[in-house]
Amino acid sequence: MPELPEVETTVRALRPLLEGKRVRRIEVRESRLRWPVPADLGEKLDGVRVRQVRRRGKYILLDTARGTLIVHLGMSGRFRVLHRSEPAQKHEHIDLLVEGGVTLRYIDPRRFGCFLWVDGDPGQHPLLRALGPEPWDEALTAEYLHRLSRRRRVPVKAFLMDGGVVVGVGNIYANEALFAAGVRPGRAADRVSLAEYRRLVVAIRRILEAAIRAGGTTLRDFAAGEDQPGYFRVELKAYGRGGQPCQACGSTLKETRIGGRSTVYCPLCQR
DNA sequence: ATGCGGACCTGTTAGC
DNA sequence: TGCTAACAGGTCCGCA
Repeated sequence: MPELPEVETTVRALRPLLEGKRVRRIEVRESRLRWPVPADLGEKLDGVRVRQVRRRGKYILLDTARGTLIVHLGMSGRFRVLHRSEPAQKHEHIDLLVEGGVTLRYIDPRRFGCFLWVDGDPGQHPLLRALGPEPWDEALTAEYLHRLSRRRRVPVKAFLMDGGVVVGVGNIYANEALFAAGVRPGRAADRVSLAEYRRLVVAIRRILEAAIRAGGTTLRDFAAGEDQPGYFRVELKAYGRGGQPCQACGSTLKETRIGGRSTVYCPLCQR
């Protein structure tokens, strides 16, 4: 479910509920996530004050004086906000009870997400250490992508989805950015020109920003405790439109598979 | 070093 | 209608 815009929206929703507040308790009903939820997480979290909620790539970080809680939503993870006690349903694996009475309930049917703890600098955690720049980091430039892609023959789509190159570009938005930039997803990364990478950087930022803006409108529902809407209401021009006409030129969009992921492109607009 | 395919899970949908 | 297979938005890991 979550690409970067949904993670960002989640972080923005969690921020006012958590920052400056103490965690009263954590209840783990199912510890078998992608990695086991540490058995001593309660000792780390109970009574500690959350200093800051932030995002690094698609990881959600809760900084405290004792260390940092690292949360990933995986493919199907999300939070619900409870204002009163409520019996946990299927897949509602973890509750974070916050001072003041709010409970953040973590739901993850596929259990690809994670709840991990790191003492000290979270940036040195193995999951975070090798991550590339954020999409809006000034370090993400066409020159950077062009330099990094030399001698890399992976499809440019796989290159853009590599978290060590740039974080936050998931399958949907990789498809969309390549469409917007007019670059065919299957081309080797090292055959993509500087000018094309320039268009890709612009497209990635523009598309992610639009999706976050669209997600922002759902913040109200989220904070009210409703289930977070499954998908952002941005108009997707490529992803999920295989076989349909290209909105720019009318050609039939092609659907293929790159790195095992569903890939859609326009054979005319994307070269 | 790079690149590929498998792995982790369950729910939903397409196809027979 | 019911069964089965394929597929789904992430990303780590092991192996060639």
